[in-house]
Amino acid sequence: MQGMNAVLHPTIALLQSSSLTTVVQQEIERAILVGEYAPGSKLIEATLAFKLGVSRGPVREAFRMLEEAGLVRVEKNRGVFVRDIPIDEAIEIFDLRAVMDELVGRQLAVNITPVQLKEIKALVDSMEKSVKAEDTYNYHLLNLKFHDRLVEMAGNRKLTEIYRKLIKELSLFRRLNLADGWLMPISANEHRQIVKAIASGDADAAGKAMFKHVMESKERTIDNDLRRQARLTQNLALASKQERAKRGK
Amino acid sequence: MQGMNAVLHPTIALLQSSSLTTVVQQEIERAILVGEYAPGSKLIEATLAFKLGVSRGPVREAFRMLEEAGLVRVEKNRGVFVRDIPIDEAIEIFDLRAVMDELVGRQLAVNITPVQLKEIKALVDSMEKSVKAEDTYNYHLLNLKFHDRLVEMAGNRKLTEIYRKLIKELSLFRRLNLADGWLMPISANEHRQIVKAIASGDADAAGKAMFKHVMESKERTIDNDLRRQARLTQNLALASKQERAKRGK
DNA sequence: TTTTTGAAGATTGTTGACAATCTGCTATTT
DNA sequence: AAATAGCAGATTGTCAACAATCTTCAAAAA
Repeated sequence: MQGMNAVLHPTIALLQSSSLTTVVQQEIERAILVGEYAPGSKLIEATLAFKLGVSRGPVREAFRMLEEAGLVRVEKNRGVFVRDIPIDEAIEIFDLRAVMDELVGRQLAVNITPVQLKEIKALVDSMEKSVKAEDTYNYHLLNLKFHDRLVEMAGNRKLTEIYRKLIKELSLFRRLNLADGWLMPISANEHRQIVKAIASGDADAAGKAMFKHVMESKERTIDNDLRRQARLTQNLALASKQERAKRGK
Repeated sequence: MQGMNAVLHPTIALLQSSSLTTVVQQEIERAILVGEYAPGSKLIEATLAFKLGVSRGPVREAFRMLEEAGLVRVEKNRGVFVRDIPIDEAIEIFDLRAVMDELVGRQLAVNITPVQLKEIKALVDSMEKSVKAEDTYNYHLLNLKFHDRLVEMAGNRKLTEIYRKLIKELSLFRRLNLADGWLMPISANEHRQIVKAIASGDADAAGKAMFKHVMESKERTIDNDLRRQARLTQNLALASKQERAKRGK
């Protein structure tokens, strides 16, 4: 047996690594991220346990993991709720992401391989196709993929881990604009600039391009939120006006 | 009762916020961070539960939180272990911290208040006293405090949260040099430079001073680790030589 | 009408029990 | 002697029951 290294059967590896808790955690996380449970909504232990066919123990453990991951909020004796990221926090995340992505750009300008460069160029190509097809959803997915791959390629695992955590939290900022139609071309163009700067090997330029891109997404997100807020208060004013009319009729 | 805002008795507030799980989590975290449980050592559910006077449930939940926080590693069916941060990961953390602290420096150069400035100047003064007194332990504590306060003052809660997480993980890199005597004056001087740059209101300078300081701590840590490694292999060689001599006697 | 009180039901917090798995040791085999 | 098998004890994984707390809603009081 000396020096032997087992090649595990995938099913066995799966069984060895995943306890009920981790499976439950992944499933709830997935459901939260795709929006099956909206921000603010309550997650009931017993219900989830029943749905997943397990007891409450693993569900509670999964809740603790999700709490630490920033996806749910736990109130003692009152329950756990899908977290709702306020605009302030979204802004903070963007500012943090900006400096992280700046680092990514600097690293890649120096270290990226030809194969990797080809891959991200292909992603940008696909995004431009989505722009032409006005397929905002696909553009959104490709955009996530593009940034995730860049961060991963930078080769700092801690950075990747935290970047992903931030992206997950950001997806709970529901007023997030999943690519407003007319902004897609701008965002897509910024991506081209980023790739160009990385390919040129200029660390400063690549870092700045990344930083600027994130800060401009931030501005777009804030603008979008303000518009949404305005619409909301307008609707509210309208509703109360109708209410008054009804009473006074 | 309208518009009334309760002023809670501290004990009541405590009981409302802290479940057994959170208390257990905090206690284990404390013990890990002060080194009561060394990196690599195993944490046994039943033992901890008994020590803390609770059942295994809360301990398991606390483990899940600590896992997500990066302080322990969980192996299914085998147990949970205090995490041991390898040098590669420590380096990654330093690189990440560097850009985060750069952001902190830039923000503070623009936003710091006179009162805050006074506070961090006082911290630097205390550190210089510790240098003169050759009190490395106190210097270490003040150093942690100094950086933590700076990050907190920068006013980005997400940044603060992640910065603290990273610092905790870094403390599990046991080869960390808690201030080698002869390096203290250098580190202390860097702190003076940082405060000066922040006070001057020059964002670029403050950012660069912070970045450089972290990168230089990184270098000091790596050097220290290399020396330690060298000593270790030397001792190992010595031991095996003695072993051979013993056998051949 | 508005506020307060007081159950009944729902939900979370904690525990102890049992099942599944792993670890270390001894006996057995090669 | 070295490798293997198998067993007892230790430890983790999961569950179901009970206790504590909260929520809801209807009845009583102001």
